[in-house]
Amino acid sequence: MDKAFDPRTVEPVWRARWEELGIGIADASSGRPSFTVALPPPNITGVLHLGHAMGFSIQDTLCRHHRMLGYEVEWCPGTDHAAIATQNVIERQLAAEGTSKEELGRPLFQVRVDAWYEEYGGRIFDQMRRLGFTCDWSRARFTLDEDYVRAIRTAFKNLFDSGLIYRGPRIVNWCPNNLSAISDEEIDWREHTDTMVHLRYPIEGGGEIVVATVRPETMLGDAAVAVAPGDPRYRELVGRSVRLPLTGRIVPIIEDAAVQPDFGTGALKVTPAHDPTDYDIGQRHGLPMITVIAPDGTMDVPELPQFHGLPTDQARVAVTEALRATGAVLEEEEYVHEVGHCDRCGHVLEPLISAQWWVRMTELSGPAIAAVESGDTNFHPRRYTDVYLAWMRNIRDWCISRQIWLGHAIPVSTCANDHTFAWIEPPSACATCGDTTLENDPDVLDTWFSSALWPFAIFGWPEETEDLRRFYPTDVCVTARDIIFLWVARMIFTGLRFTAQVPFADVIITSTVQAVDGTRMNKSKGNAVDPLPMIDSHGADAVRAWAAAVGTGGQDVRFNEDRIESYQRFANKIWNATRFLVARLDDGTGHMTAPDPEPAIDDLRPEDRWMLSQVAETVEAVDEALSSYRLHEAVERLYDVTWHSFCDGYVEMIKPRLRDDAPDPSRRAAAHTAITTLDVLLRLLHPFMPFITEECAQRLPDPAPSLQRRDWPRVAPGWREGLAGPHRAAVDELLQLVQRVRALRDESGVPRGERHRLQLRGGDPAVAGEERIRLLTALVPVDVVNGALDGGVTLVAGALEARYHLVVGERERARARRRLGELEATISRLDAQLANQGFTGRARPEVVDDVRRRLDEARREHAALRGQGEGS
RNA sequence: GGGCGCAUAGCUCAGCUGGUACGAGCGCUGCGUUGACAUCGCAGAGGUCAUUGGUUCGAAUCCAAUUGCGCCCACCA
Repeated sequence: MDKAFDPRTVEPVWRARWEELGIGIADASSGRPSFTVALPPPNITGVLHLGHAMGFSIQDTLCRHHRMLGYEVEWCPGTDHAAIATQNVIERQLAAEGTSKEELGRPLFQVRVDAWYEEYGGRIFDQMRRLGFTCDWSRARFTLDEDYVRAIRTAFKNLFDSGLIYRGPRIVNWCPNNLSAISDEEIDWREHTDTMVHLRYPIEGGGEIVVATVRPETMLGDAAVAVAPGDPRYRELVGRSVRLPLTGRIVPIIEDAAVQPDFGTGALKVTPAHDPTDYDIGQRHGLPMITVIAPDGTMDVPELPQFHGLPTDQARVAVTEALRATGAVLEEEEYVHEVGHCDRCGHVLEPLISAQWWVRMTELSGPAIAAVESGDTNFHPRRYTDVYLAWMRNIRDWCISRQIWLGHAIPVSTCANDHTFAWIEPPSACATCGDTTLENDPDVLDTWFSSALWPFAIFGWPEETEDLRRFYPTDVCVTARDIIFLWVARMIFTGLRFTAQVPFADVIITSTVQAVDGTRMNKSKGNAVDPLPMIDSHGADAVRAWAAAVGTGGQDVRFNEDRIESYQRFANKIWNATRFLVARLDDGTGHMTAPDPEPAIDDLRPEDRWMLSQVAETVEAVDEALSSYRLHEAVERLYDVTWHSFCDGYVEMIKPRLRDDAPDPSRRAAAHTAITTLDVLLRLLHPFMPFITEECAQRLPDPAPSLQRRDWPRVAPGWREGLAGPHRAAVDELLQLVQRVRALRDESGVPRGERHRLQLRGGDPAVAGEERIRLLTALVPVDVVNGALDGGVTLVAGALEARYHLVVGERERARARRRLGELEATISRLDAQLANQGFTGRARPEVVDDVRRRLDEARREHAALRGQGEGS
């Protein structure tokens, strides 16, 4: 074994081994209980980013853990066609080549898309393998797969036939760049500083009313001026009309509750065709919808040629200028507000009226609310329950049609007799009248419509497949906060609708990783961290352990490479502890030899029991943490016990016992305990750090082909207590004394290896006599003597008192005085606490006892040290 | 405008249902190349747990307010 753990040589070996063993490939026919995770499908042409690395690592950890628990684990991977995102990429390429999709036409465009998927498709899967993920690659799905498409059409048809999908003109979020509608959830709101223009609208028959707007160009489409009902400033004007500048159109002054009297001038210009609020007002008052902006974001006002065809931002300037010329501009002021952008291309959205397909949400949201309220599905951290519920309760109809080229065609046709129907297999004739001149709907579906079906569509739904029966519903959904609405919520209502079951029992929302500077990671800002170089330099295990340590706390984290590095060092520590044990227990084959015969319980020494009881405690703590998805707790605990208790503590204590010339029963007990401890720790760590643990476990006696084939450690009832007995506290006390001795030596500048006499008194009787001396001298160079010692320094650790024969100087005396001061403070504090009737009367008895014990200890130490701060 | 979250050691973060006035990693100081590991060991310095009130025998932990960050939602043009 090399001196340092080298992930680069070890990782490929184990990736290959897992693949050979078929770890990850689920057997639907096994008798085991199932544990299922549906991987949130990344964009098929995507690259692994840090968020993926974290979320996927957590999933793999859960899956590996469940395999060891005896579950048939199905972690189904897949990819998403990401329609708008992919189309944008290809369109940019085409633009760079001086062409466009329109020039190519649909068939050639499709060729480009296929080539793109071909070239980059699945690239992310290869990157995922680097982290050792045990997905069921045999079941990998893609949202454009034939079966998947059938699932989508089936779902669509079901909703369509039930009247839950309808088509209708409404005001929508329109992206003039993609020339498509998008849903409310795909809006990226950004702060803009614009000019708020106050416009004077002349009233027919005299007077004027002033309205305020940041989008003066839309005034060309004004259909009314609205004021708040009962607004005293305007009461007289309601019912009268204004003559709009520039267009000369006569529009009414109306009252509507949507108007905020204290905003702006309290009078609102109403442009029903280009503003959602105004649209609602227009609906309520039967106003005409006057469209003045075309889908491409240019002005559509042929009767006003000076503005016609101008992009809206230019039109804004031109219209304002023209209004100024007519004297209609009263005032202009700077105004900061939020403007909607397309979350895929960043273009400013134009609300406009368009016929789109919608999912009626009222019937679907009810069960989705009930399922979460009742706890059928639980969010972790818990607070996201409220976020979800608030959204679901206020949900509006979902716009699912897109006017882009890439994606699933809306499975709807209309015949010459105007029969519109949805289908699963492309029809050749109208289902109602048999007419064969069918017109297919030109739109495609929102990508999220297909993602919404993911947890059951991957298993073959709507077919009653074996996989579907076996693996659905899934157990846990691990994902990022920003897709709770886009994805998680929609899976819940589609799952309930189509399978009558929640698609998963638990939702784990992982932490968001911020850039080093605390801002959002952003590729274009250049502060994004690429996980692949992290894997290269620190190893996959380190990245995974980091993900577990920071991903499930519920708190966002700043990226901190030191943290990853600390787990790299941890891997190295595990490696070297293993290496040491192999060196001492080698059977000549590079493996540890199990002691033969196995030691009897009575052969176990205090430190063996001390260690084993901590192992038992750790198993319980890790189980507890994992059962509630607190992976960070589990990994921190394992780090601590492995490094500090096992390596720094136990291994140091047993070094003398492992020497070749050490007495046999003792040596066997130490070997047995060390091997057992390492074995359990490796198994507990395996889900988090699979590579290093596999590699080290191979050095144990009789290794399994993979830790994935081993059982998860279990603690028999009473094992911990029975094994530890009173030894645990006694060894801790001794260790505390060791620390005191070392500190004193260090502070007094005692040369390394210089031995002094030491006399012991009192102490926990569980470890006494020769046993105590043996342990003590294994850790610190002292000669334990029986007779009383003159001079020297008194050291106290719990009930244990030691006189350490060291010539004391002023430094040690000062140190003793400091310690005495501390003790006095402690004593008076604890005294006061015990004198307090409120405390002794109400606190739990064990808490009171504990205070008594501490007070007692402090008094004893004080008594032992008294006099030491004086003299020379 | 509403809601949520966070403010703990120089830095990045733990700290469960209130009970040894709080831990880790990095950084810092001193010592150390004894056959696991210098990607290490040993010892140490460093925190009035943002502020102010309240509840309680007892508060980093519960409640309220304040300040400062961050995020989400929202049709105030």
